[in-house]
Amino acid sequence: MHVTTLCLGALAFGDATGYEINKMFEDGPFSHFLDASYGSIYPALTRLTDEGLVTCRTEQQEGRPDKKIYSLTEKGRHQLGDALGQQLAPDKFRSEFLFTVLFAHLLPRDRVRSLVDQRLAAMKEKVEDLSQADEEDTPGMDFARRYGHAVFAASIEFLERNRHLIEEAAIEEKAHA
Amino acid sequence: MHVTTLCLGALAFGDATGYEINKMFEDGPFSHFLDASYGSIYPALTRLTDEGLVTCRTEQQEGRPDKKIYSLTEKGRHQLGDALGQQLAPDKFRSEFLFTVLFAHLLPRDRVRSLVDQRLAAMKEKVEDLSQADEEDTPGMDFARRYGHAVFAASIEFLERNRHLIEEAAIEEKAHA
DNA sequence: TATCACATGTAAAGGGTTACATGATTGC
DNA sequence: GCAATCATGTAACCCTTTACATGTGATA
Repeated sequence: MHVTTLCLGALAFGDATGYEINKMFEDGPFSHFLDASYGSIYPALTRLTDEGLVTCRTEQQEGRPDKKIYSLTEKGRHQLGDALGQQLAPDKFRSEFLFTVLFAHLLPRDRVRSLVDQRLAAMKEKVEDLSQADEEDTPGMDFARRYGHAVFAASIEFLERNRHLIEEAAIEEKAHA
Repeated sequence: MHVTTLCLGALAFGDATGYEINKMFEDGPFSHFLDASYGSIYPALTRLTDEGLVTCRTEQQEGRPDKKIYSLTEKGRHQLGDALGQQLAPDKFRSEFLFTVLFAHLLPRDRVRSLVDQRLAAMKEKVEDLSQADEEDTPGMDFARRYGHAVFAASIEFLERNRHLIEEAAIEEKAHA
């Protein structure tokens, strides 16, 4: 799935500017399982406009660039429906943490411990984040939020129970030099 | 982290050919949280050789291309250690399934159901995969395997318990024409 | 007989991230 | 005063994926 499709999806929740769509990826409903940034969003919006999948109206502002508010067209809505009906790509997951952990037996114990601590802290923050339900969420958003919560919670539990496995395997000495 | 670093890591488990390294990403210990293919692995190996981080010896074979077996040098081992000591990038996760699920309220119920079924089947296969311990695994590999198992198991449990949330939200009619 | 596993490699094309370019207003 | 928020957009760079190019031996 292309960024353009993701933007179509973003606009299915209501009209928005490129700036606002970017926030959906940074903080909003997409933030835990999708990625996109200005460099891909703005060009995507231009392309979508050219293809008649969205329309754009400009709102003038003082002291800052005019706001360009995008809306889905019928054609755009249809196209999104099509994309959601296609075969979906499997989840992709990339973890430098797990890669590093494979070499626990070659790393100083302090390093391994701090890696786990950092990760636990980050995950607890995410669980916290995903705890707040929002009245305005669609059923799907609510589901995705709970899903994330469940997975991160399981992840935290696993780490706390099993961190000793890699910490014990690590080598007991200070970092090289 | 660059593919070159990943190859260094692969070779830390023992000498290997590009073909074998590729398998580590496809089926092996890296398959669940990293990605790389021939198009990036072979060039990476060439670059590593040029930089003196690995050495290469050629083994002649009949009827197929000569085998090029790569080994880590001291310098390479050191470089890997350095990379593992740096700040790690946070996990990246991309899921078209979750994106699609956000629009459950706009999709036909059959579609949502089949999406969940497919996902459950795929995850059960993964859990199966991650159930077999291997004597030869490093402690880190064992840990990563169990980690994956725990997360996928939690994921399956969540889906089974909560699929009704999105299935009920979906619309009761056949796909658009 | 056909497909899979073995085995290496290149090149074009496609796509995203990062950095750059600009600038006012609001809150700490 | 300084950082963050609001707001849009471009371009170079980096990297990966995909397809191409070749060919044997074993297995089903």
